[in-house]
Amino acid sequence: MIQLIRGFKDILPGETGLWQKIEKTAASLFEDFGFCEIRLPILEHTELFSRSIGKDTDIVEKEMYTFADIKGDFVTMRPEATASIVRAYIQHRLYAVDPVQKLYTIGPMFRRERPQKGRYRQFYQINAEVLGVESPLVDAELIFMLAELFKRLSVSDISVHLNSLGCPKCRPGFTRALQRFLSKVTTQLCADCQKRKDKNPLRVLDCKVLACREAVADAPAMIDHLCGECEAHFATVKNSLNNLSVQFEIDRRLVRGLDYYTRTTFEIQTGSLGAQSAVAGGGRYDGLIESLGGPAQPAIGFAIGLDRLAEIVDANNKETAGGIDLFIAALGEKAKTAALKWACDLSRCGIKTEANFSDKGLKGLMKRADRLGARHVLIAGDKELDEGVAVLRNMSTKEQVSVKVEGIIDTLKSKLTAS
RNA sequence: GUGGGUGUAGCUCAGUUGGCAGAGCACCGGGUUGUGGCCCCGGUUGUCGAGGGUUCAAUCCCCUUCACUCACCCCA
Repeated sequence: MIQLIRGFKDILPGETGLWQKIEKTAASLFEDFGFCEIRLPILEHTELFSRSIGKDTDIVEKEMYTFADIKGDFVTMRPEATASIVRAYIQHRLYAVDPVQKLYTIGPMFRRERPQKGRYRQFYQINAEVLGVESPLVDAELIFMLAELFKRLSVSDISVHLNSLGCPKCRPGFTRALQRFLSKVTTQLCADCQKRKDKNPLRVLDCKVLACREAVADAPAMIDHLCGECEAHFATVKNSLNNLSVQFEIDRRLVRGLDYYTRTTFEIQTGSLGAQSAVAGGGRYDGLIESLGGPAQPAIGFAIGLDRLAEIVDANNKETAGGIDLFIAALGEKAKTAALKWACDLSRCGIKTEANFSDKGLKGLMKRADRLGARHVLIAGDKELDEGVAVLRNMSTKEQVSVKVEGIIDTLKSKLTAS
């Protein structure tokens, strides 16, 4: 049997309702905050990601689905959405109409990691980005909107973690100070961190190996080395969040795995997903647009892990709707022909109708109606049709009434929408 | 990429110190000749994840492999 590819998954009929609910909730909330949807391709030139995410990151180094297409051009299935959004902003000169663009997008991303709980090779993200606004007030607004989404989905078991990563002015100085510190404790670090120390020292702060955590317990933190402007920016973010009553905690160790982030960085974490605690993450990337050849415009955004969100929303609310309005139990060939017409007419009018086209007996049909959660069953046998009627049964009260075939659609419409 | 756990019916799982493969649920049929759920009775379903080895005999032991899963790692 041909099975699906490792790390990929089907979202089955029983789950799609939940996904639709989350997507609709997010889309309508974001639109209320002034965001517009943008839809982007899944395949991009490989260079877009190596230049934006960073050549030395794990994503670019070993997780991308990259291949040469038939003409030999290197293309990559997007591992994240921000790079494409920025590319579209630049390519279509969206900034020329209005430098401020608030965009959101929902779709699949691809990373070739080892699958695990809450981690798939094709996974889904909801992204929201504000391009062209430098003010820290927009940072607060974005985080507020994100927190509000979780509230609307009745997810309460989460916390907002906040940090600032500085800017090109203050980060180099901090990086040097950090490297000086790390070279003093090198021997205590794990093998990975010994490499990171030179390549990407900030990442050492995020290491979960106990020995490393102890070794860097007294390491300098970026937020203590912010320049005046970054310091002021971060202070305003914190104050604004307080004014908006958004609970958050400062996480001096929080860093991002993508190189383009600057200043405000945040993550929504949950305890209910095992090791994959991040349900959403994001931050500022003030230099990215310019470095990809666009105007010098700042930006901030976040991504929500839709698969992970679906798991916690599922755990939080169990209610299941469903059921149909009418099941037509047709017995005999003439009845089935009539049932087809009725079912189409009623479905077209928004009445959830399912007709029977099989040769089952009435008992079997009643069972099926019950399983489908039908609120009414229309019993139509050739016997009834010869008399010009059909029998409408209310499945919860067991009441049965005779309905004339003539004008049956209107009769059913009024009976079924009334009750 | 590394390590642990698990693969037996559609689902959840028993099981055999190596000897015809099991239960519950689900499904189908009957009790009720044309009326669902509850109840009673009966029935169907398996390459025992795949490949190889040991053996008279392997679902069980050994090797390999694949998948799932959890963790490392990374991130959403």
